[in-house]
Amino acid sequence: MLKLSRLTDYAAVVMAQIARQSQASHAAADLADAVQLPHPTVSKTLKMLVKAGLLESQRGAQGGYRLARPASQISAADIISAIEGPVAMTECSQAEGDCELVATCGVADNWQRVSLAIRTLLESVTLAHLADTTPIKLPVQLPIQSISLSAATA
Amino acid sequence: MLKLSRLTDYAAVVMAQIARQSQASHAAADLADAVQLPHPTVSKTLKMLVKAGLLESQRGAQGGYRLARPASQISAADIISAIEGPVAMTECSQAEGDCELVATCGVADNWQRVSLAIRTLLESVTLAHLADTTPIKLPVQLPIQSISLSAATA
DNA sequence: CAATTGAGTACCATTTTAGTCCTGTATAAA
DNA sequence: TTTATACAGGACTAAAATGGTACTCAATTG
Repeated sequence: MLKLSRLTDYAAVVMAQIARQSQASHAAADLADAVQLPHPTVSKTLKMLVKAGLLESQRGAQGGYRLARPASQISAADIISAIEGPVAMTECSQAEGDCELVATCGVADNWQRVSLAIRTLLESVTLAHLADTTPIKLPVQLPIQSISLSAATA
Repeated sequence: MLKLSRLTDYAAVVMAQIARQSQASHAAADLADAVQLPHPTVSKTLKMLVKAGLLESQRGAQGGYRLARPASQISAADIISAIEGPVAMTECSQAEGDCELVATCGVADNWQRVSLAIRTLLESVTLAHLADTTPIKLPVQLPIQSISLSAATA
């Protein structure tokens, strides 16, 4: 399925919610109500987003969460890695690739290229994009041309 | 992590192995030995690939598995969906999107676009690409320009 | 018919994921 | 300074997905 975890999904929804009123401070409970998701889980998600540096939190009365930087400077990749860790399709596409099968694998190299392409794609999608509920369909030129794959049969 | 499951990983490796000698018939046991992975699991993977129509199998002595069509006509997306089901980043990016939160979500539309872009990318990567162990670095023009995202802040 | 090899199914163990709860701490307002 | 608000952090549990195993059946070849 190559699917995002549910928490990541929540994170995106919540981030978008905050982004739509980026001046205000949002309490965890309010956000959970707004997006109709379980309070404790939303709370957990928010903490992860703070730890990743995407949100800033303020304690106490009138406290809450707000974006650490403009929505246009937060990428989908940022949100995903805040919750799930680095975006990598395979074990070995990570930095600390400790896959013992590299020898017999023979696919690692190319998976890494694919992985990189996806990461690039996700980095080019910003929270501002995601938060926009009425998407104007304008083509966005994505910097995918930069990836290279072997041209075995081309 | 947005990671492939281990089985999917196996599938890719095994498919690549078969693709490198696409004339021959490959017994499950031989393949498992070649790629150094647990026999029963490789076997399971192979069955899934057959069911998805990517491999053909022949029973009996001298039987085994072979590609159902040329490696250049099998995409990474094919392999992934054979094991994990349709490539979709979120519940709602699937056909039968039965997410009850569409109303409060407000992100669904744009995730679907991202999802589509990734699917397109994975469809453009063929088994022939993956199987090539000595990748010639040639830029591949991917048809990503076709996706559109909202241009909120552009 | 016997040997080989895939097909199908059921099952179990492990890991991951999601969700809950509790206690602590910072802040603001009264 | 007191009190209510709201985040921080961690421990814990339940549920689900994943990976791996075992066993029996079916087909093909010689």
